[in-house]
Amino acid sequence: MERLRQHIEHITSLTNEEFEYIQTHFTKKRVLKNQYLLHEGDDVKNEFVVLSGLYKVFFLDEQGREYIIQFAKENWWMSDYQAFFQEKKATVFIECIEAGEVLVSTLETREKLSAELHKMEHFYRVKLTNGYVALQERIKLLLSSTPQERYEAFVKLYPDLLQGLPKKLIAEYLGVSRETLSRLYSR
Amino acid sequence: MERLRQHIEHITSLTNEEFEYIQTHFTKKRVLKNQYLLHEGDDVKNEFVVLSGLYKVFFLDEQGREYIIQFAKENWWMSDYQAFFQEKKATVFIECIEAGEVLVSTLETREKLSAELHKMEHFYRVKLTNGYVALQERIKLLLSSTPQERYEAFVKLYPDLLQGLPKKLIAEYLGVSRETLSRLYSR
DNA sequence: AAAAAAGTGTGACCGAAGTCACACTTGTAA
DNA sequence: TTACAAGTGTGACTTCGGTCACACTTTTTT
Repeated sequence: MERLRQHIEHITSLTNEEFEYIQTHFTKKRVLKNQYLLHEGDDVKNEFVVLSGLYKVFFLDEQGREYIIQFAKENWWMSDYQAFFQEKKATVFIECIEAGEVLVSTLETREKLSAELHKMEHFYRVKLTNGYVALQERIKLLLSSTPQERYEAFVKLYPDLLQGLPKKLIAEYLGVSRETLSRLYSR
Repeated sequence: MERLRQHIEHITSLTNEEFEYIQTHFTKKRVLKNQYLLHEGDDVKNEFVVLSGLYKVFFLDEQGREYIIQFAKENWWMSDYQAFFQEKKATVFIECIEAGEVLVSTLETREKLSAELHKMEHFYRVKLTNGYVALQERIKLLLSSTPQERYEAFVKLYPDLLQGLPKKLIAEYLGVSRETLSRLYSR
């Protein structure tokens, strides 16, 4: 939980009392490799804050091809946000790649903490601002760049994700076939 | 200005005093066809709220090819948000497609109103939440769909943007060549 | 330790979409 | 009203990246 506090205080400082209160809205959960935190078709009751481990948020097209929306490591938040906010059924999966722990929260928590504590509304706004900018950057890349450039941008942005991560998953994140990706650095 | 009030009150209700105060932070500006509101390389001092007219936010790659990040019509907000929030130089252009009016605001305004009025921080958070979900949806489309599917999704999502909008611009938004797009509905 | 599964590189082939070129239409401005 | 620019459809050709197939390596499981 101390990690959550640091994470929030990176954006806005909290009193002990405030954090005590906030804390009660999150519960810790251990997650094993290959475990699913969310499955297509589920009601999306939760969002997760990664404490440790590595996770992928992905979806399948009609032919069963897999596309990765997001990798998540320490301090990243994840859910099927479309379904989470609009209270629809999940269209994506969240699966654990490397075992670790997450904090579990709900939409009610997000809205309640935001309403009760101006500081928390601020925290969520800043998080969303950063997320919005990151997504827009990804759109720019997807629109305009070659597989080569996408890979280079990925390496630059997430150098720490590279080791241990199968190239196949990187390819699925970049929207490129595994073979094409392989040929990028072998010639 | 009444339109701004309705727009904000769609998310959170305001007293007259509150809106009076908020209002002083926005200035109205008339925009002519083909006029640029933002140019690559500019300092990004402003964000804009569309009152009327139609605008495109786009960027150019090294070869001068154009890619559209977003169209904006009534009640849409636009800026080079990456540069706006991080106070960098613009990497995108904003150009008017159909003359109209916009409200002009600044980063200081956004932060100040958010800090002073919990309601406004809430308003911005909800706007960002919706924007985040929309961008994620676009990423899913760009990753997994054919030109055909992209076009169909666009028509479904923005039927009102279709009339009067040159197909070339739609192609640039979808990340498809003008010719390919043309062939989609002519056979 | 053996066997099964997952990860990776690489060749051959194919096809969807990009590029280039041009004709025709529509809209805008002189 | 004429002329110029912008928008649009379509053919011919090319190419980049996807798909399929297979060998080899590394990791995991039993």
